[in-house]
Amino acid sequence: MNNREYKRYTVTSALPYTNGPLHIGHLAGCYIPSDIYVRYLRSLRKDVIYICGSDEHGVAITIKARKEGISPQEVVDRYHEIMKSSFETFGISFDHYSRTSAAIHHETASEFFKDLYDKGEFLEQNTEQYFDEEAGQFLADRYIEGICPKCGHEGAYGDQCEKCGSSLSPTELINPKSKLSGSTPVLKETKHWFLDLARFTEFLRKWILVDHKDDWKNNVLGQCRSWLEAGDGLQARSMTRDMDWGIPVPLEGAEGKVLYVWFDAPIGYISSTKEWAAEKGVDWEPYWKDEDTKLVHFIGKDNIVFHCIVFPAILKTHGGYILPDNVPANEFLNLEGDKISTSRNWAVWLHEYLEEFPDKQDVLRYVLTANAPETKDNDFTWKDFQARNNSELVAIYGNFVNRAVVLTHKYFDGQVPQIGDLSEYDQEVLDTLKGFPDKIAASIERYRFREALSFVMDFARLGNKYLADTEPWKTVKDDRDRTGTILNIALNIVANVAIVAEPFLPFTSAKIYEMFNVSGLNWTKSGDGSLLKAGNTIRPATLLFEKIEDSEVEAQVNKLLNSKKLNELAEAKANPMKEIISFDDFTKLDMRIVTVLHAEAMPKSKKLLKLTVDTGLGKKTVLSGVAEFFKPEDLIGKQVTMLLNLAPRKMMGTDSEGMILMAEDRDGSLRLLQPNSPAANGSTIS
RNA sequence: GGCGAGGUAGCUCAGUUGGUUAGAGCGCAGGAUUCAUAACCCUGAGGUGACGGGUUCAACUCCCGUCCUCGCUACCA
Repeated sequence: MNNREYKRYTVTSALPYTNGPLHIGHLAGCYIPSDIYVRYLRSLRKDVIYICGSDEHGVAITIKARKEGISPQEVVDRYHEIMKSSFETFGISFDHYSRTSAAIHHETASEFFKDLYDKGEFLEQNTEQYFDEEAGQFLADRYIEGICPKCGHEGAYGDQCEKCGSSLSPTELINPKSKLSGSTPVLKETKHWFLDLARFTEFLRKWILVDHKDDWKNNVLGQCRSWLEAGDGLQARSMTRDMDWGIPVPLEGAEGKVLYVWFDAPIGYISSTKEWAAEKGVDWEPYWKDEDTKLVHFIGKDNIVFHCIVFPAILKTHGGYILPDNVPANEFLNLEGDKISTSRNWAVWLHEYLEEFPDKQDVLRYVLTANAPETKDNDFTWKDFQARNNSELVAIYGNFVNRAVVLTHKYFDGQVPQIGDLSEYDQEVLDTLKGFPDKIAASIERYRFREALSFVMDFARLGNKYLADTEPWKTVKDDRDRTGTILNIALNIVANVAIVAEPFLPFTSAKIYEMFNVSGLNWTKSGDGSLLKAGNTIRPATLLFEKIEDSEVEAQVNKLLNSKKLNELAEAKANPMKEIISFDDFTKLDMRIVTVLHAEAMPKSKKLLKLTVDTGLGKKTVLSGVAEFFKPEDLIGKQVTMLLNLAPRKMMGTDSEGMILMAEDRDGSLRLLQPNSPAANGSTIS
């Protein structure tokens, strides 16, 4: 499957979610690798389209909108613009960047849904659910409260009564109330459509685990295997949601329902292609339906299941569509040792980088590729950024190009000198030159961009070594022709390096072509030691890369440390006060001092400890989620505070008969609340 | 706890089906050189391959167990 010749390529990059700007994690995860791949294919003169767009649906957008008091549309409009323009400035060369709120996408996604529906591929599950007419939405079970039909307890939830521990369904509750508005919800029938993924298990298993076991990445195969070979198999997934933001379910009686964001998002690749084709006046279908097309999805590891399981199942069911040939997913990038986080502002934001490091797109592209999280999570540090710039881009690549150009101007007035008789060594170097493009291409085609880039640098090293070994600055004293031959070869090495480096460092290659006064160089011409003709005039050398000073990266690190401080300040604010309660409410709480008699870890649980306490009224069993902070022996014999009259709750098969009170610090760590001197068990707290 | 991915030189990472002295870049040390952004070029020092067992003539590579990191997932009344 790998060695096939394809007529055309459809390359997609994960649709970025429009709830924040882009950061280096996004770039390293899928945008830079896909851009490299596409630029390489274009340079080979392949028919390739590179498709992306903003993912604008889903609950997170509506939550963000509510928080900021604006409409979901305003949220997505804002980030769509920021993302689109920073992609452009950064040189991510999409052929088309659309958005899932576009009309064509609504149409396409609806058509897919209809098609699957008409084929009877969905499992329809029809249930009566409570609907809050004031809030205008269906209520999840836990948003409904009422009287337990079994024990008469008043505060039972829609899924469970905490008093008697029995499992309930919301319709069993007596006198139900919505926790959203307090109004009485009405029963309404709601229907959802499920994709029965289990039916695809065999097909997916063969397609992924057998047919692609040698060409898909380990992390991707592993993830798929865990889904396909899980004990309980693939579960049916609902492809619809009760919500008002998204693509309306295109069926009668489905008002107030939208398509599940993961149903519509991957279809966005197709609608974006359609939009592109319409603008270009070409046919979109071959790019998605022709067996001669190679489809590749670049994503981050969090998207594996949707691109390898759900979307292929949808495409397969619809029929007529090709499936991805590969889904190269990268792992995650960390920043200065910490997880990148949009909400904590722990990120290098692309739009800020572009302003603070103008004209240095290639430096970031280089660093993020050289240190790409291809096989495991990696760490981005500003120190590494500086080191790679200074000792690799400047010292190796930039310096080599500069030497060749400066020497040509010094000795030959900026004209490409004539090539004369070749020494054995010249021939050897030209042979090596010839081999580089294929070697680099092989790595790119296996999605090993980090390796490919290191070969590019080796190529530049070859140039430096060639100059060091042939010493044109010495030969010029008595053998001008020899010097000319050397420089001709050196300049041709530069031209070839520029070609193979272009997918990775496009801005730099453009500068070199400009310096050389050439155009039309591409991968199909690479490996040729005579790209530059004698007599051509080249322009004076300009620096391709500049040193980055300590002060610049220190400033960036300080900026990060600052946002860390701001975060801590924000977190330092204590939580706001809850609503006022009556004294009566307070007296309902029966809090006591108790002694922990016994403690043990709950089997199969990371967080729960099972405690036996002496309450003064007898022994009780309490499950407490403190295992991450306390060992059983830390608690045995200690006096602690306990909420005694909390309704029992079953967890992991065991009843918990109360709650141990803890103080939770800002970092989430827990503290015991203890009497300052021993007190009798069962002492009340008020 | 379950599942997945990792744990290889000071740092960042390669090592394709088990086979001679485990590699690269950076950093470091020494040398050479001066065309070049004090850069390049050469040489060198750095590894109990997380740990413990096992299979094998032979294991970083296969098997079992333990520990650690990351992701998904269940449990935090």
